[in-house]
Amino acid sequence: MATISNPHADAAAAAAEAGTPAFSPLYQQIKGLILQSLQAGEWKPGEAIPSEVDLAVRFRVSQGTVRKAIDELAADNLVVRRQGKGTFVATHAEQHVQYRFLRLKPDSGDEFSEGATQRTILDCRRQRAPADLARLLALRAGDALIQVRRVLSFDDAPTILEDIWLPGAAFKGLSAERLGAWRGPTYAMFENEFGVRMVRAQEKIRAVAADAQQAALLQVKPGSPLLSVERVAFTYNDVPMELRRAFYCTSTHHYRNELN
Amino acid sequence: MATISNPHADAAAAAAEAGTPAFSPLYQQIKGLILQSLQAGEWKPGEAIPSEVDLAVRFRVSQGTVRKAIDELAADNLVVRRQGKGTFVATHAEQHVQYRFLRLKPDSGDEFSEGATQRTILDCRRQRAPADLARLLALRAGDALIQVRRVLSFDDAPTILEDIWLPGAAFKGLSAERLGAWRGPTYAMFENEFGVRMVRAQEKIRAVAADAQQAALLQVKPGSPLLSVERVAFTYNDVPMELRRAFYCTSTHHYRNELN
DNA sequence: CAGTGGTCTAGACCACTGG
DNA sequence: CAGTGGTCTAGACCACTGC
Repeated sequence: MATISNPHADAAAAAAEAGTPAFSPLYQQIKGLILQSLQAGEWKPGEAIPSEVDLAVRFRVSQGTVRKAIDELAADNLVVRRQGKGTFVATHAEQHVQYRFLRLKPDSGDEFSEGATQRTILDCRRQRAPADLARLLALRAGDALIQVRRVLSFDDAPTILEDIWLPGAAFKGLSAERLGAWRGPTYAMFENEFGVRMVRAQEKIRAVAADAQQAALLQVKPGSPLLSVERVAFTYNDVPMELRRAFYCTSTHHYRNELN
Repeated sequence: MATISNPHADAAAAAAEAGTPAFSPLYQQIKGLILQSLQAGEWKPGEAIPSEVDLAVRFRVSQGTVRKAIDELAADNLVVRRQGKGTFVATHAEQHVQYRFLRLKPDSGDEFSEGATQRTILDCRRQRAPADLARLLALRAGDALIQVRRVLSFDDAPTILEDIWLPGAAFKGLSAERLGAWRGPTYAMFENEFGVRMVRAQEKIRAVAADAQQAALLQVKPGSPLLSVERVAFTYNDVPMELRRAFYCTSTHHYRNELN
């Protein structure tokens, strides 16, 4: 347990005063402590965390300070506030935005037609990480990797072809069967079955020409333009835990982005 | 001047009490009032807005309430806080992120080499809005439009070909000469010369094959895959003020996106 | 009705900037 | 040094949820 040092020592908080290195506001320290509990799995995705008053008592600070800490966690999408009910650990399941990281939308109609989306797993194999994948996943070359290849279809039209690489250590026991059996977002399965929660992601997008294999799987002509999307997804502490290389067919869909 | 109604009428704020329609927190009302002043140009981009205490006095509320209002404006990137100095109206100029809405990055090195970016204006003409463009810009078909076509080159390699459409009414007097003479971000020029500040934007992205003309201008083979980026940029109040249709060459650059 | 998050206030003090 | 935004507290009251 870290020592909380109140930078403005009015009524002097908590325990012994250690050397305060730079200057970190109290609410940032509280945020860090709550974050540690989230990582440690003290509260599971979907569960409520303690109320603001409880946390204020636990950390020996005012409710306002806890509030500001939680505000930031909510802004980072790590936690969801619900008035009158409590504050809950964010989850990829039961989120009315079914696919939080998927920016592909149909050209007409803002939403996907319910249930008309279908996943076909083509492959699921174990392998040793080549240098480039190892680097992106912060592993060493040769470490165990799991690769999954699948096609996503919307209204029976194959639209996305993607390869997913996961660190073997954290995803022991993942198989095509278990993946195929799961209903709902893949990231929700990672939470439930492997205790891995994806918190943010980074994508690199380019336009490429379909090679023969990609063309066949997506039922387009070889050489057709495809959107290449490389995504690295991170858990807590900016630890990369997944790499996806996907090819989106954008004849009837588009990638939508909001700029602020 | 709108009437401020304090939903929790402790010491009862300001003027006469009107019919409060739904329920809007005080700080939201304050935010709205500040927003109005921003729109009205009461403070210009880059200038400081009044201090928190001043605004608190002006609106007859506590500093904390003004603070929360400004916090949201800062979160929306409408305003920038600088400790010890003040709060400033956001601007596309003097923003260390030179191109706030441009997500294209070189594959190696996170930043563009300074000054190695070059703009070539190919065309600048007046026209009447066809139906599709009119709809996107919330105009009527036949309204005056200005179209600009240009190529952006990085390190002497033509990389972006884009068409820009602007409502003729708001951009009277825009010409290829004035555009060419301007140093710095185009959006900064819109602020300075036309008083139009772009606040947010929405992009639709797809992969397409280069046609003959695009290929020639970007010095690639016809049929090469290009990233098609359609952007609608908005001023205050979600009023669309610019449409761009751009084609990015992604052989040495990529579109980077952060997902939260 | 009790418990949760949400709003608002008033006041004290800190960190940073500039003259 | 005065003025700005930033932190922290304590307390009152409101809006929403569910028992």
